[in-house]
Formats: sequence, C-alpha cells, structure tokens
Amino acid sequence: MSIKQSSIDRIRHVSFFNKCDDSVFKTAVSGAFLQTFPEGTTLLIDGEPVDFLYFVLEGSVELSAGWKSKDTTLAILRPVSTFILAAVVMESDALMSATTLERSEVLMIPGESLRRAMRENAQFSFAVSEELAACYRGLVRAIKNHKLRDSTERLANYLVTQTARQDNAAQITLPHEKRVLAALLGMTPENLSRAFAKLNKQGVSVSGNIVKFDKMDALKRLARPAPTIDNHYKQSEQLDGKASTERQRGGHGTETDAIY
Amino acid sequence: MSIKQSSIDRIRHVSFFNKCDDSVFKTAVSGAFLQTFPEGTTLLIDGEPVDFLYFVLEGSVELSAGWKSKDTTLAILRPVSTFILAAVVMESDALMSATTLERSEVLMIPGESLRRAMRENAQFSFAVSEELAACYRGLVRAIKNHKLRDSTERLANYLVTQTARQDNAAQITLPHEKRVLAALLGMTPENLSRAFAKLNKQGVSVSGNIVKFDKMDALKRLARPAPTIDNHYKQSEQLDGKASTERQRGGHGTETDAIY
DNA sequence: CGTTTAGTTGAGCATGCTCAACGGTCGTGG
DNA sequence: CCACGACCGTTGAGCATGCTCAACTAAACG
Repeated sequence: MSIKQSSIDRIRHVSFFNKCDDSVFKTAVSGAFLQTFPEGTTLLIDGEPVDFLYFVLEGSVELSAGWKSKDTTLAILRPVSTFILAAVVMESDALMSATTLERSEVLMIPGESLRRAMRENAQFSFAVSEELAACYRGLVRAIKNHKLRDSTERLANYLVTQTARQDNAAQITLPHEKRVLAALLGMTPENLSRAFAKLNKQGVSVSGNIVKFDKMDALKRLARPAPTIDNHYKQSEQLDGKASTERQRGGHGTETDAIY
Repeated sequence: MSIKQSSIDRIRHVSFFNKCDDSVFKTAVSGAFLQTFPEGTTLLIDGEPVDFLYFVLEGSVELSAGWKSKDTTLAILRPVSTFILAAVVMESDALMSATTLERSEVLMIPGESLRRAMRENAQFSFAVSEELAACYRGLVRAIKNHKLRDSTERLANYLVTQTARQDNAAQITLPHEKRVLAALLGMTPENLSRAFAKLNKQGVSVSGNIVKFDKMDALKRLARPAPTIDNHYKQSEQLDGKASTERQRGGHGTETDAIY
C-alpha cells in the first residue's frame, strides 16, 4: 500500500466512508496516494479534467473561480475535507480551481476507484448521494447567505457560527488572515474592516485575530441566524453523537469552513 | 395505479430514470400521484419537512427563499424538471419554497419510494448521484455567474444561451414575463429595462417578448460566454444523441431554466 | 371607456469597490 | 541593536453598480 495507515484512518471515518464495509472501502481507495504541497500550489484548474478525488488532511485549500480578470473565492477547506466530488462522479471538468493556502497534506484517490465502488455497492452509492445532497444544500445556503444579507450581516453571522464552533465562548480566534476571511465572506479587506467597525455597537471588539463579544444578544439580534441559511443549529447534538450528516457542513465537502 | 400512464411515460425517460430497469422504476414511483395546481399555489415552504420528490410536467414553478423580509428567486422550473431531490435523499427540511407561476401539473413521488429504490439498486443509486452532482455543478455555475458578472453581462449571457436553445435564430421569444426574468437574473425589473437599453449598442432590440439580434458577434464579445459558467456549449452534441447528462441543466433539476 | 397591470424612465440613495495614504508588525541585514 | 523593507490591516475620498420610489406610458380587459 502506497499510503500511510494513519492517512487511511483519517478518511475512514469521514462522511461517506464511515458506514461502508471494509471491502468497499478498499476498492474505493485503491491506488490512492498521499502528497504534501507547499503554500500557493495549484492543485486543480477551472476547466481542466479531474482524475482524482481530493482530501485535505493537513493545511488548507482555497477553491476559487475566475472570469474576465475577476476572481472569486468559493470556499476554504480545512482538515478533514473532500473536494471536487461532483466532477469525479460525473467524470467531467473542474468548475473551480484549487490552491493551497499553506503547506498542506493532500490525499488523492483515483476517480475510477470511487466510481467502481459506487457501481458495486448500493449502500456506498447511497452514502455518496447523501454527501452530494449535503454539498448541494451547503451551496444553497451559501447563495442565500450571499443574496439575502449585506456584508455586515454576513460577518455577524459568521461570527455567531464561529462562537458556536468554538465552545460558545465570549471570545474566539479567527482561523484565517483577515484578507482570506474577507474573500470568504465575499467582500474586500477594506470592507471587512468597516464591517467590524460597525459591529462595535453590538459589543464586538477585535485585536489581531482575537474577537471578543460584549453583547452577544445584541450581535445575535443583528445577525438573526436562520436554520435554513446557517448550519450551526444542531450544535448540541454534536455531543451525544447524533449529529446529522448535514451539521456544520459547507457546500463543497465535509468540514468546509464557512462559504463566501 | 393512481396516475395516468402518460405521466409515467414522461418521467420514465428523464434524467436518473432513463437508464434504470423497469422493476427499479416501479419501486421508485410506487405511491406516486399526479396533481394540478392553480397559479400561485405554494407547494413547499422553506424549512418544512419534505415528503415527496416533485416533477413539473406542465406549467412552471418558482423556487425562492427569504430572510428578514427580503426574498430571492433561485430558479424557475419548466417541464420536465425535478426539484427538491437533495432534501428527499437526506430526509430533511426544504431550503427553499416552491410556488406555481401558472396553472401547473405536478407529479409527486413519495420520498421513501425513491430512497428504497436507491438502496436496492446500485446502478440507480449511481444515477441519482450523477443527477445530484449535475445539480451541484449547476449551482456552482450560478454562483459564478452571479458573483463574476454584472447585471448587463448576466442578461447578455442569458440571451446568448437562449439563442442557442432556440435554434440559433437571429430572434428569440422570451419564455417569461420580464419581471420574472429580472428575478431570475438577480435584478429588479427597472434594471432589466436599463440592461436591455445598454445592449442596444450590441444590436439587441426588444419589443414585447420578442428579442432581435443585429450584431450577434458584438453581443457575444460583450457576453464572453465561458464553458465553466454557461452550459450551452455541447449544443451540437444534442443532435447525435451523445449529449452529456450535464447539458442544459440548471442547478436544481433537469431542464431548469437559467439560474439567476 | 375606465381600470388594471407590465414595462419604462428618471432622480436620489445605499452598498460596496478602487485607489491612495498611513500605521504597525515582523524579519532581515547592516 | 537599530534600520529598512515587506506585508497586513485600517482609514478616507471618490466612484460604480444596483436599489427604491415615483411618475408616466402602453397594452389588456372588464
């Protein structure tokens, strides 16, 4: 086997693999290999054929797309996430580019292995359908977030989501540089600054990548998080192990960090 | 059987059903029924549980979502299209509302029937995965269309896509009221008017729902349609029957009319 | 004929972007 | 140890895109 057992273990319990038989799993990952890339490596280009399903095991990967000299960030993936599943299932070209934001460990499994496992096993195929459905719904949420909220509201909701993920503390650490966060939220770095400034009234104070919350209720009143847009609702279920497959999922793969 | 054979026939050759066995198909559609709704009927509400997979057989259906008194149109479906597949696969709540735009014939099949067919047959399950992957990719295209293009560019590309669908003629008929088209393209009716006016320079002239093209090359130069955003490229393949599953597909189901 | 509705046009405004200047931090090299 | 440069982040000014509101036209329908 060309990949470390530890890597296998890490994806074994992720999303669509976690309930399949060992034999199906073995088929699906046959020919997989692990690779480490430096920061700024382009793994995938918009419009090019896709031969592998990717898993981010360490580091982070940005998914983006461009047109006519404009560029937009679609998502940022952190461990453990998959990406480009849809293109692999359809055997077609990528619709977005993927670039490492830092030194990253990536597991690549041949598309044909995955498809073979799907064709051979209905349970597994169903699980992949569920994963794709969850990704689809993540995208729908992202579109709604983007079209129905202005930049300040998106930031406010991002912060509320992050507090939910970070133990509901009165203080969180931003997981990205602010420029990256701005891209994620669909705004310029300048406007992110201004959005943070506006949230002062709601008791939000920033220094470096630490954000403190003085008036969480006021922030939530502005953010007005909604179950049909945001995905941090069943947080309490995380503890008892009954979390739905959909929980905390982005639009592109498991454990995706907030979209836009 | 509670539904007319003609309705069955119409979905038998659509997307994920067209290559499955009769027995699988029979399982999938067991308990299905056909219903006709007047204009303005709400079929599905944002946040409510979903029990059926829907097919639009006649008329048209708008998918929309709202938050804090804002509303946005996500897609408009025309025959023959499916919708809400992702929620059915995951047995979860709808993320968008569905409303008839006119008197419409809708076929509803119980979610459990579909899921049972998927669990029993890997081929079928794979086909559903392909459908979901295609829907996902339609949404990615929609997001890119929306974030990378301004309103005039979106209209220009919409028009180019429509000409491709309408025989590449120098004149097309708009399939919707302009207010509906505006919602579809993510702008106000006022701005749609202005966008049409701007396209005068590119030889576009409108009267009623007839749009004529004087300088198709100029329009295309402005629109700059791209294979990774627009989906009218493999048009030629339609004729020889080798059209990819993905062709002319929107983000929410088969035969969806342009998203955004 | 009025009445209604779709569409257009104009004026003013809001959100968000660009460009430019400036401050603060960190790492490097003198 | 300090000086310098590179880079991130912030702030301000001006501009562009798109929205709202209102008036007006034209076609459809009673």
